[in-house]
Amino acid sequence: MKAAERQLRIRQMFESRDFLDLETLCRELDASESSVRRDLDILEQEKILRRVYGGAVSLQAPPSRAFDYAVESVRLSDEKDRIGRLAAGLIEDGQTVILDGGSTVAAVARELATKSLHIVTNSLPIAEGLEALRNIELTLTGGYLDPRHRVMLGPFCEQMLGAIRADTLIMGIGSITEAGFSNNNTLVVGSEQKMIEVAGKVIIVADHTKFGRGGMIPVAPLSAVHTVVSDKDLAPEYIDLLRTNGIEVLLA
Amino acid sequence: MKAAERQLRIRQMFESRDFLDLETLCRELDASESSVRRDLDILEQEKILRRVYGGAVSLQAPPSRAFDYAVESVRLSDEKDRIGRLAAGLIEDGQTVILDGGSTVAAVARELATKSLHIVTNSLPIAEGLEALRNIELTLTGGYLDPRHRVMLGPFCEQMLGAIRADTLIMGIGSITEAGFSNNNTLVVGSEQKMIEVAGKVIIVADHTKFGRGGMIPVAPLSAVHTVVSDKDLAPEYIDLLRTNGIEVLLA
DNA sequence: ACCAACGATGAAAGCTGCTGAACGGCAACT
DNA sequence: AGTTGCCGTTCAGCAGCTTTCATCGTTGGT
Repeated sequence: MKAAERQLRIRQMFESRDFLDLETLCRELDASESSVRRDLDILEQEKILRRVYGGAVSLQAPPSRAFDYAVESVRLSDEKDRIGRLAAGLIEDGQTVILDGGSTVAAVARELATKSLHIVTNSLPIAEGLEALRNIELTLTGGYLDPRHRVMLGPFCEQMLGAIRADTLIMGIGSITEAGFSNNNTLVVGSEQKMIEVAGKVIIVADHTKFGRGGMIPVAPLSAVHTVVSDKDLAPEYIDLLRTNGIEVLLA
Repeated sequence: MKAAERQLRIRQMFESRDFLDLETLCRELDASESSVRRDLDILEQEKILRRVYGGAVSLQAPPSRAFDYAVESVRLSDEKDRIGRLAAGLIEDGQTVILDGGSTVAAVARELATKSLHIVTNSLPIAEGLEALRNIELTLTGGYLDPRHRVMLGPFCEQMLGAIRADTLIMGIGSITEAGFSNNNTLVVGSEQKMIEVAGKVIIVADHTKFGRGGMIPVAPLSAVHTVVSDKDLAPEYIDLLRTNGIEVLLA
């Protein structure tokens, strides 16, 4: 790799991270320590970054440019934030991940910003939050745009989902009972079932208020899901219910 | 391969990458190192790129996509507004209309806001502009999201377009010559051809600067289009060219 | 149709500047 | 104070740059 290309890629890497250590840079760029140091020197002269002991920190605009819409409009609760961070930790670089709509999933998406992923989503807010990131390759499902939830739905969406395979699905849900997962919004159910069908691993994110209350439209039985991420206020009976059904339960 | 063709293809290659090394260019263009160097020299003089050790970096590279989109929409905005208004007048309530990306088409979309329509688009900016309107039913195509132009492209997009029929297509274009319509952005051509295929009536919107200059990738012959909407500065020879090919020409 | 002039092309030569490894010094931590 | 890890410097090796030149195809003129 040539010097100019390395420097461009370093700049790109700083778009999603505000600190990078030398070892990571050497590995990612497949270059020697010396060369990376020289690159960092040059970029420091250009005021792109500041060299610090062990690596460099970004001098550019704060990295929270992406997803500032979420802070403004949705105002994520602490719980959702913590759930998001925990769920994002389950995702590894290089995976293909499906994200459905919903504010809890948006909290996960925000935490995924630093990873290198291929993301498939039917949610416009999530797409808008991730589209500027160079480390994320983004594919939208298409379909009828529900103006209320800003998600794409319907036969076109389902048909497109049927044509892909994903490592992991991260999905929000309206309610969880012993009968399974269900939703109150009729329109999204078809797409969600298709998402479950094409994903290798299914992760449900849901705060504790979603448990016990009855949903209208069944989405999937408990057996369809591999992992549920919720918060510490989840009643033990539900933890037991999920675990006896072979579901991994994580509490943020 | 001729020098001019090589240089055009180099410009094209920089649409999807911001750095290209010499070896890659020689291989892709099937030309000697010397010739590629000479091409790069010329393109550097034209401020298209900057030569650097080991290759060249794009000078068009807009780090902020919002910026160059803004620039493009400000440029010629008067003309585009008028074209938009005129083209929107061709659309009747109740139709299904496909809108492709591009700032001229966005100008049409603004003028469509008062009509009752079913709109299909692969453009995120257009979708964002129309999604809140109750009189517009909006369907997105899906596909890979090109972060630079904020349009959805690729096989998923084309597949979805193949599954629909529309009354009218409104499309922007890179260039118009007697050889037909063409574009400089390779990626969008596939989707645009599919759009033409499934639309009953094809309307091209293009200000006069798009005429005569050579485009790289052919999109469609003149015969594929029914109406062209341009501005009053369009040279008479091009008006004749279009009319003798049976195309309706409207000047805003 | 032929030939000369021109520009474009690709190979070779010599030079420039980048690269990675090695070494010694310095900062942080024990 | 000792150890570990990081930094800056130096230097040989080589990849890439510029220049030059022979060759080829094209153009324009006779």
